[in-house]
Amino acid sequence: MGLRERKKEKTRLAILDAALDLFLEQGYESTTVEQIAGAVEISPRTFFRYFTSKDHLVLWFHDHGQEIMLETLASRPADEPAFTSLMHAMRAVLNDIASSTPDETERFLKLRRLMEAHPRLVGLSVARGAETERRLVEAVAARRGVDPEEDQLSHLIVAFASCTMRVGFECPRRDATVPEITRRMAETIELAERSLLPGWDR
Amino acid sequence: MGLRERKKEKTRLAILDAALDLFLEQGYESTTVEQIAGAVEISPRTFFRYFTSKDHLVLWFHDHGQEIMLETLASRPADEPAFTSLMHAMRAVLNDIASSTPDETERFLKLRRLMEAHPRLVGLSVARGAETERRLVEAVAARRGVDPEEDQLSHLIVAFASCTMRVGFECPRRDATVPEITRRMAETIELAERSLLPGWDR
DNA sequence: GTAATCTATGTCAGAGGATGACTTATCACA
DNA sequence: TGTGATAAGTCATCCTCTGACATAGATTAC
Repeated sequence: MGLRERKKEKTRLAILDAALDLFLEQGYESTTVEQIAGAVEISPRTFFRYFTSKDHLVLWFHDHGQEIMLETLASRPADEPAFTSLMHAMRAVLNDIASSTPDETERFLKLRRLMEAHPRLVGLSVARGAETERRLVEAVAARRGVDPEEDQLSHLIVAFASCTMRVGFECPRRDATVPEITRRMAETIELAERSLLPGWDR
Repeated sequence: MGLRERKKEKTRLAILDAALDLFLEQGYESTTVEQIAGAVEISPRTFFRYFTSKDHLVLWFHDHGQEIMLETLASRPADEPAFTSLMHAMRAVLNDIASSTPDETERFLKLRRLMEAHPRLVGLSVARGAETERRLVEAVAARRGVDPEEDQLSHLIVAFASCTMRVGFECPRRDATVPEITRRMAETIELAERSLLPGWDR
């Protein structure tokens, strides 16, 4: 990685951190891109070269998680039931969080606090989830050897999996720690698996 | 309903119809509020008094469906398993569509075509769904006599139900008719019920 | 029927998000 | 060290959305 690349990554994170702090301090809506840009001493135009929109600041985690899920899914044995594979993919996302640096963890927790304070942002993330689902459906349908357009079960498997993930992330405690969130998530996965008929996702 | 009210409702629908047609003709993004307002001969400012945002045009159906779901849920026997009640609520939405006037049906089908062409709008609707879910969770938790903050199962029941609905609405045929959509939906409901353990939602 | 009131609409000004076109600065590599 | 690539800044502009204020039209009361 050249100097240029490293510098870009540093700027990216600087923008993200400045934005998260400003959002938590004075609210999402009332923070302008101009302020964020000012805080990291770049022009507003440059901000939009790092993040496609103000909303995009909130979606970096989702994008990151999606990548891990797709990778994990591809690495699971093809004959494993699809829902099981998806639950593994989900756990991989958790493991990634658990094994990240303190800086990354802090960002993650700040993002969670932000979303708790601003339900609209949860919606944003969920909306992005719909996009992710389409890709997951394709992967699942391919594994199951069916046409993703026609096979409803593939859609249902992915939909159930992704909403299990969503429910797991909703932690009642205001300032939940990473281990607490992980535990909650594990509970939700277990609950989902106990609710579904064995072999339903074959 | 006074003259004033009726006139307002007429304007509302005129805006909606003009917007849907423009969107389908020339795309969502490339249609401006100014154009829509021009088409129904009102000022852009007035547009925003009828719809809180351009996006809001696309959410009227969701809001309508949500209302029906909440009403139906309230009218179901309290001892019925929650998921079953939610499936009934969903069917009530379908019945409403099936029994609506030709104008309303046309609007619904146009909206579907629009969403097919613009995945972002699907995300929008899904995001609104997250908001709806919160209300449904409260209703379900109340019926089950548990704390909505603590009880994960209530969350999971609602999440599974609402994504069953979403999968059901996704119809592969480009220009599906209402009966086709209804049939598809019924199939999805059946599939979901067959996948879940009897009594999981008690 | 007219006055008083309420409310829907229009006009205007402006903030904030986002993008394109163009220029300037900075880095990378020969 | 010079040259090409690319990151960043500047400027202009579009579009969404909001607040403040004025006006026209409907509703109600007398």
